[in-house]
Amino acid sequence: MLELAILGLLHESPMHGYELRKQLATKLGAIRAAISYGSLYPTLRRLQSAGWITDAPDAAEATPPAEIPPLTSRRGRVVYAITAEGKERFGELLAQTGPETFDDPGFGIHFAFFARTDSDTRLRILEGRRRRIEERREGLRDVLARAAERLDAYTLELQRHGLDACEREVRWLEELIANERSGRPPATETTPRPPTDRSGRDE
Amino acid sequence: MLELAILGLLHESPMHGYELRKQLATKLGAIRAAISYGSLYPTLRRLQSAGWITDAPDAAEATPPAEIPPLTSRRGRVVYAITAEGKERFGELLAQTGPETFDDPGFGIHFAFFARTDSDTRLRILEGRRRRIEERREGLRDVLARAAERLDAYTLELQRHGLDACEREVRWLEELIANERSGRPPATETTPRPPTDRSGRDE
DNA sequence: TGGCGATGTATCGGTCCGATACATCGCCAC
DNA sequence: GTGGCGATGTATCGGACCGATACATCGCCA
Repeated sequence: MLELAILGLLHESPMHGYELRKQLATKLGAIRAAISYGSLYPTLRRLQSAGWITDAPDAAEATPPAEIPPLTSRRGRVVYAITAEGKERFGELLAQTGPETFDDPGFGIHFAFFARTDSDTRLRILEGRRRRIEERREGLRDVLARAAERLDAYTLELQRHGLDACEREVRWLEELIANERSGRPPATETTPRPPTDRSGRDE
Repeated sequence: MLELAILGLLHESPMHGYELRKQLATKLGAIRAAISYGSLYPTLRRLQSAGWITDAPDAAEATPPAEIPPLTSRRGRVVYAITAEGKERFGELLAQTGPETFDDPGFGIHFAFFARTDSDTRLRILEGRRRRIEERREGLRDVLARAAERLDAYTLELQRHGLDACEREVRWLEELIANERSGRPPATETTPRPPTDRSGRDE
């Protein structure tokens, strides 16, 4: 999942780790708090050794005045950039509709990159997610209807709140699906900018 | 977190692993799908070696007809039961208000055992959670107000949905907190059974 | 009798997190 | 002018939890 998110952000522009984390935090703020460095750096290394991204010292460090020796073993920033293979890989991941696409973090991350996803895949993911949430909803309804007397008031309250959240999300997904089928982009009351060409196509 | 959940369930009655997982699924259905065996069994072993629970073969297997030798190396069910030390440990965990208590799984699990938590701790946890969610809410509002033009329509939609969920949860928490302060148990329109004594007190 | 779904225990590799460490940079108060 | 402090920046380590997988038993029904 992190892999998809990182490739997606680097697809827009090269970045170093810290910046990547900040961008991730604003882009995925609704999903997860902030990605941990304990996940970020190992993943970056993995992507790098797989050839999806390149790992290069910052340009500012690449052209030093040469006179000045590294006084304190300066560890410059490392700027990561996506490669052509990385863009291909990103495309694959985007199109993927595995079961993990529907669990919470997976769905959120995919959704965050819907602008780069084709319409069919968007629809498949939205419907898969809806199905998932509906199953969860039914499970909660069952518990509330059948096992209510065996649970304490707080546990029941938790179930009710969860059920409410499920119902709300299903409604949200319904809207999105209907919107998607009608071919319109999602309702954006802020800055209804015209569809700006096809920038961002692979290669 | 799993530790708390397991001790909490075993506090009610002894159980074997499979049953534990099912109970967990209904009790925590609103929080997480179902606990994985890859987490459950290692945790059980950890709790066992720490002395919080005992690990004994099922009674049904303990009195076999003796004539019948184990034809196929029968691996009987293992019934786990909480120990006195385990109940103490459970009490400690319940009272704990660390930062992990406020992230999503942590909060949910604590909440699920609120019936065994004292009123002060309940209030502290609810208020901590509210603060957390309020911060998240402010973050999302900031992004929507300040960085909206840099994000695509889908990402914005995700933020909006997240913001909505935050606002809703804050309202829910407000209600629970108000309820808690007034000394009343949570509103239970189903089976308003009278408060049944103090069963479940430590020892 | 043969298969199939539920019950049941268990491991393995992998992803991600939280805590921690360490270094630089710019700025402001003293 | 200097000393601290918060933001920037890279990195590792142990641990929690998950998903896939394997294997065995049991009851039931075709």
